[in-house]
Amino acid sequence: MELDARKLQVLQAIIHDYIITAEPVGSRTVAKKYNLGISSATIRNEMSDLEEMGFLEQPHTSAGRIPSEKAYRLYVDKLMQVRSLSHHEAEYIKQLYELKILQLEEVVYQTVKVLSDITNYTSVALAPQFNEITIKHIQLVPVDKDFALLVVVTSSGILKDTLIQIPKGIDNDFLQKVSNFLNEQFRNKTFSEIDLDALSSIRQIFNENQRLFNTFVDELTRGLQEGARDKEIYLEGTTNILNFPEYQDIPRVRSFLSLMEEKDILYRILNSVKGNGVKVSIGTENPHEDLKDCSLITATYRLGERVLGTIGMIGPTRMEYSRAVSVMDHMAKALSCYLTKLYGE
Amino acid sequence: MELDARKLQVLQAIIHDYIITAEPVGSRTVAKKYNLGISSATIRNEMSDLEEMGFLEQPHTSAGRIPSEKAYRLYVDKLMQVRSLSHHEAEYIKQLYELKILQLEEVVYQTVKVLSDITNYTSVALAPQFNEITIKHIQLVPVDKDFALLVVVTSSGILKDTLIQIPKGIDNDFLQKVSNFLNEQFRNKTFSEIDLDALSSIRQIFNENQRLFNTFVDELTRGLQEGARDKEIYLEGTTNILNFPEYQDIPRVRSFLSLMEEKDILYRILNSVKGNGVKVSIGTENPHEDLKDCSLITATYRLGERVLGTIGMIGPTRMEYSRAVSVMDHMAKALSCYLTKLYGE
DNA sequence: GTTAGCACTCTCTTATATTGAGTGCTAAAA
DNA sequence: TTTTAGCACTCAATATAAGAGAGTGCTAAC
Repeated sequence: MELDARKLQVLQAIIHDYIITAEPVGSRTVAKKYNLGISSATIRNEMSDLEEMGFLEQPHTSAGRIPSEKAYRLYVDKLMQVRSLSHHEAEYIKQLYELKILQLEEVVYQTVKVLSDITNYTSVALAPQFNEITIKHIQLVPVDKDFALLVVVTSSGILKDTLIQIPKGIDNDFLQKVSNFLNEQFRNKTFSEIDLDALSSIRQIFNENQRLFNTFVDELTRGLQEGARDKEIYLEGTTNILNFPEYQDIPRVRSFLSLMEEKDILYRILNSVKGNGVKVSIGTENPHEDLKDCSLITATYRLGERVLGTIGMIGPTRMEYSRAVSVMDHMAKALSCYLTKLYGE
Repeated sequence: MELDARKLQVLQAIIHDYIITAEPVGSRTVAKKYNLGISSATIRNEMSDLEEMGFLEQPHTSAGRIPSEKAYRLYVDKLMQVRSLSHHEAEYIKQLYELKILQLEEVVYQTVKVLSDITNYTSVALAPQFNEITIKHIQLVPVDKDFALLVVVTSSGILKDTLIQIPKGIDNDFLQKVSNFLNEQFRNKTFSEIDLDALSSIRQIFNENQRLFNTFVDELTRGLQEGARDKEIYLEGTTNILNFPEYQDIPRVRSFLSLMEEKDILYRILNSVKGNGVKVSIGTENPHEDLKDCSLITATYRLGERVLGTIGMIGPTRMEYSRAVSVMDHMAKALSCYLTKLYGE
């Protein structure tokens, strides 16, 4: 059987209607609301064909039809027309980036908030990943006799700092010496290039207090590792899911919200997104079982050419793909642009 | 009418049963399960009295009774016996504080997590408040030609840092001078004692580049203000509320979860808690409308003698007060003890 | 003062129509 | 050959009715 123009029209009408109403769509509804110039009986025949081809499903005999995942896939890839942003949406985003926010992380977090506000979908982002960022400067700043702050300044003005414990008997001059050593070793390297074994050579270089040194080196190691790892997740609008008719029963809500509490899993899901542009992952295309009734729309954000992280939007499979994709596209570009302007190298 | 010993016994039995079953308790149930040596008819009479006195309520004529807020209040203040922790609970808490966590904030966050894990109630905490902490040392650490890190080290090894923008033409020597100035001005003061006007005297002291200075002073001001303000909230186990039979309908769940997303409101609620020991706030005693069916159990945590923040636990008014209060008490003390040992002055 | 007994109340459950949206098939019309 | 009107059939959702069950309140006897 062939998917001719009329079948596509009927399918598009049904998807469109279902996205709006969340109710199975019947042949009469299509005939009345969408003037395709054919009667409900003809539409019924087409619908029957479309079901046979796997684009439509019937909850039960006497109900209308709902689109299958295959239908949504076709819709997203071929059928839907990506709208441009409404005035209100564009204005909202513009306002966000007119604020002068200095913390890079804060910018991303605010982006997630706006995304969720505009779309009413749950929004999420991977915190900026620094693995590929080069280190410009390392400094140990003495805090008191027991603690020092290990400040790592990276290219792009981003910095990571960690509190580390220093053994007794190490003075400020000494910390400065170590700072110099760390700079010599790691300047212009990325976090992932850091050779932690090189740290142990501190022992040889400053061959005093051997014993105390071990814990100090361990602390430095920990500090640098922590600087590299950044699995934070920003999440907003989780309760938005309660607005959708498909989430009106507790077990579903629970499974969704539980997943949103699992930052590790969200991290993995978002981190697996690669490549350019907006990606849409529908229902069971998602890697995680609990997302089988959801769609995930993602895009990466960048600083210059470098991918820093991913932003995403989660809603029911019956989501407004057209609007969601256009907002996501616009947002990811605006964010990248803003970051590059502010922190660009 | 007087609340004699037998009435108290009956009331206690009903509260106890209702906390466990979440079902209205009838006279026969009390007679059978709790051997008070009186018949169901007598219990019925007592229950009728207790209702008249405002301790019990009847959902409808042919249902059993449920405790009123007044009953819970009495129960918490007088009737309940505070249990000691189970072996499992004590062990769990012990393990937490055997970990060596260096970041003070992280300790508090982990505490909230454990609290929610142990009790299965939603747990929440106010991030450590630094307003009353004295400043020990301030340092401007140059980051690159445009940015510097304003590091404020407080008593107790806690530190706050903020990225600030520096005007062109200010070199490292100069930053050092400013650091020295800031130290002279603000050392041994608390954040709330900082006189921001004093900052403007920098202009007179370094009477060069007058124009550039204005933005620099503004940035410093912002940085110090940010150091003082810390309205962060740690929240864990929000989905636990879905386990309770009273939260099986979506509107209730929505109102609860929406409140949990309002960090500002949670901040105000927790911040209004003062004084020593564990506090219990039942139903409409809570300041917020959406908590009218919830109870909030709170305690402050300290560093030495200084109150740093508040931890809290939220559940339905029908909560296991006895267990909740004992866990909260134990937890707040353990946290304070741990913090004082690690950061104590 | 306490308790057995019993009528009464009200929710909750189960069983039984009834309704209505929607389909699939058939036969006639285009 | 394609389209369409017509109609019987299906099935969830809604409404209605009957029954069961839990619990109370009252009365009268202990």
